[in-house]
Amino acid sequence: MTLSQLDDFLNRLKETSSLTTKQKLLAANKYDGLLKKVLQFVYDPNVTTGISNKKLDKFVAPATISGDSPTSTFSNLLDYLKEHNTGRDYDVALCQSAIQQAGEHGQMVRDVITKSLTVGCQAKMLNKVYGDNFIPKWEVQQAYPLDSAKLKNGEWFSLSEKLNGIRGTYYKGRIVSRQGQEITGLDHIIKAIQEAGFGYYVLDGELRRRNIDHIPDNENFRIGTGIINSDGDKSCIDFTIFDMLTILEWENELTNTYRLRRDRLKGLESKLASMPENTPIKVVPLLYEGTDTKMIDVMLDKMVAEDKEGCMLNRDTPYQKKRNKGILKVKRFYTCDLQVLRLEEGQGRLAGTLGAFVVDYKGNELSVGSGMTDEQREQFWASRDNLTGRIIEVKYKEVSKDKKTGKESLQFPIFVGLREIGKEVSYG
DNA sequence: GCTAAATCATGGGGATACATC
DNA sequence: GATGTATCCCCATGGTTTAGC
Repeated sequence: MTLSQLDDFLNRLKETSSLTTKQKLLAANKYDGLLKKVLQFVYDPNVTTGISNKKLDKFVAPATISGDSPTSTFSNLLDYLKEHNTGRDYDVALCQSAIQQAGEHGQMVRDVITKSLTVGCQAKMLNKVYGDNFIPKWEVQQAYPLDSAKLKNGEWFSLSEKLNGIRGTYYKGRIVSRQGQEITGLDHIIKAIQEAGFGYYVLDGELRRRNIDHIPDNENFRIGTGIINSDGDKSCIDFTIFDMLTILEWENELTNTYRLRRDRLKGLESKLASMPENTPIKVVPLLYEGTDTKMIDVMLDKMVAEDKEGCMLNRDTPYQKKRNKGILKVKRFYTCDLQVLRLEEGQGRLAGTLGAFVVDYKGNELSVGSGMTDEQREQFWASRDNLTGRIIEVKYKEVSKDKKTGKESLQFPIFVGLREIGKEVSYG
């Protein structure tokens, strides 16, 4: 495809609402090299450029692209950016030059470079067309909120603590994040798993900072996340395991139901009991198992009282590598009434409507951009001048604190509704 | 024909790494 | 050394299409 044909094709894809039709369009152009390269560039999370929209708007010394330069064509530029991905001014200049040279197709070139192309496709659909390994996908079991599922009468379930950390899955000697990135620097954990004799299993669990100084759970989470994402010493990180599969089960997605896997975890637990006290791996303890749904609230209260995030509820189902209702999360949310400072416009699909409310939280600014319907976003944006100063109800998980400024804010703020005029600010 | 599941796109706080000022 | 951007982790929610009963 030429640049112009590519632009046309991507627009056609975008305008097609049916997912199956999109798939057909892609399949019909499966062997086009440029299209394939562009899709891979945009959708493979392992491709990073260090350049996003803000940087592309930055004024830098212009670069000239000569005929024999490694960035003389769009295709070459993409290859170049995959390697030179730290976002230096010179590379920004190369991109700016390429956008300019693309003329009317400049916007598309820009969307590709910044990986913000939205044509209604994602990795799943692309892999259906190009094969499973086209966009590397790493999938693990994820939970739905409790209220999105109905437990059957008399159904068995179990409850355990919802661990507040970073998801990690031990697989063939490596620990992998939910996004499929290897988390390095955890050799002490890997060594412990292998010494315990469980290195041939897939172990799914949560990485957390060992809370030796007994700081609040959310602070321990914040500090622990920082350590895990850094290049520094991670010996203070523990791994608490909540599920266990054989490699064969993992790869074929054919597992026993939870109760049988739980028995297997007991085997690991008793093995760990014979290991040194400071072993960095643990098995998540069971809080309850049975059929009494009243225990869900009881255990949630207990967890909240103990400054824990909540509970996980396991039903007796096979492990599925996707969000599914065999596992449910039980968390407590709170609400408060906050004053609107201003409204911000949305992006992409939400351009020309409300993107987020900026509200005051104890002298700090906080954005609330989720929970509104599209219709509300339109109405609120149209009457934005009348909304500054009004009070909105905001749902949140908990109060958070910024490490640098020490200012308080809210974790997972969600819009609930507009309060009547005259309503007072209240922090709940 | 209806409901649930799948899929996609928007939005949040807070951390570190890197390049530049 | 300070600052800003990009990218990593944690997410929640709403809108649309498709699959399944």
